[in-house]
Amino acid sequence: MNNYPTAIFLMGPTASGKTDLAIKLALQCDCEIISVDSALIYKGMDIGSAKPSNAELQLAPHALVDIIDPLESYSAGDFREDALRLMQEITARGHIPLLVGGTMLYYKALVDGLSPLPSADLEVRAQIEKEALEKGWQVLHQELHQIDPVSAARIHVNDPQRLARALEVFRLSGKSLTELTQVKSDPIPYNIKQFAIAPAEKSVLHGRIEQRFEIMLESGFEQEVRKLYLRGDLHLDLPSMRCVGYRQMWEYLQGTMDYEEMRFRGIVATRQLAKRQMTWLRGWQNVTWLETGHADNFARIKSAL
RNA sequence: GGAGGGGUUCCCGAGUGGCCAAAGGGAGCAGAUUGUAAAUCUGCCGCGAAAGCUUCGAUGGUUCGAAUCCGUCCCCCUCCA
Repeated sequence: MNNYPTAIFLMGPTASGKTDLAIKLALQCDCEIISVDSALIYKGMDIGSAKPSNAELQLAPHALVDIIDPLESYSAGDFREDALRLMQEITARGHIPLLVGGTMLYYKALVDGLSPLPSADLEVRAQIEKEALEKGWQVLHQELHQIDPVSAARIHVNDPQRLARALEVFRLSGKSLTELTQVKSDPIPYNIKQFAIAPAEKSVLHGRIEQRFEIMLESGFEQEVRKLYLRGDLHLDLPSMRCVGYRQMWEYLQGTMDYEEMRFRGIVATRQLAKRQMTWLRGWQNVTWLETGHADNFARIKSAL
């Protein structure tokens, strides 16, 4: 045990019922919610991201929701900084931070910290992209092998995102990713109680995902994305427009696929997201599992406070 | 009734005598994950631990050898009537 203040994590795959439980906790305990979700950060992306309703947000405020425009981007590093600051503020008020969401990298960054790496640099990225186009990623992978054989061995040639990042880090700092990641940050100064929620049966989660996507479609999801589409300054390379559902709806609006295919692909992409979230969670340390829909979930979290 | 086209592993779809358990894609399953992470990527993917076994609408042939050639039958589509 330690003397750190308590913080609650409520993790789980998409459509597992995190939000409902969190709101109940916020209303009945001295908890304040911090969203841990890379899609809820965007303004104007409400239906497709399954953002809590305005009424819910009014009732139980969520920090880190609606904080940036879809044209902007956010990062795990930004999250860590924001979350630590907010947690500090909450505990100063005598309340308990309740972190809720499904973006597992954000939790990891928060708990384990991030090494002091340079942040993303659009110019360097553009340059690397350009070189990739000219020479091919294969050549860039070889370049990485020269400067950082350890990372090159770990990063697959077909993984442009990580490959570009490793090169970017080197070009910005003059040091390899391997060297820089030797430096770890301090452990999180909280006594964290981690919960994960999901249905016991995968088929149940899949059913919930499909049903929720249908409801989104009935609730004006197409209009929501059309509005973003018509702005004219957004595009599919933006992290915001790559969000599950938004990407598929965008492609439908572009005429790349028909309505039925958009529906199918949207549901599939959501299932695949849930799967990746479950992969994180399976290997997660110190988690208490809750089952979606169980009556005692609330009591179990409350007893940890 | 006549003339064509087609039925391939969960789906789409290549494959026209051996190199085919059968390209490729999708789905699915497992995994990775340090400033894009609702992202990006990897592996597996008929059954079997393996030897091997069972597949390409059905059935009967031809052949050393058939998803591929021939006969018959069933089903689907287009066209003529």
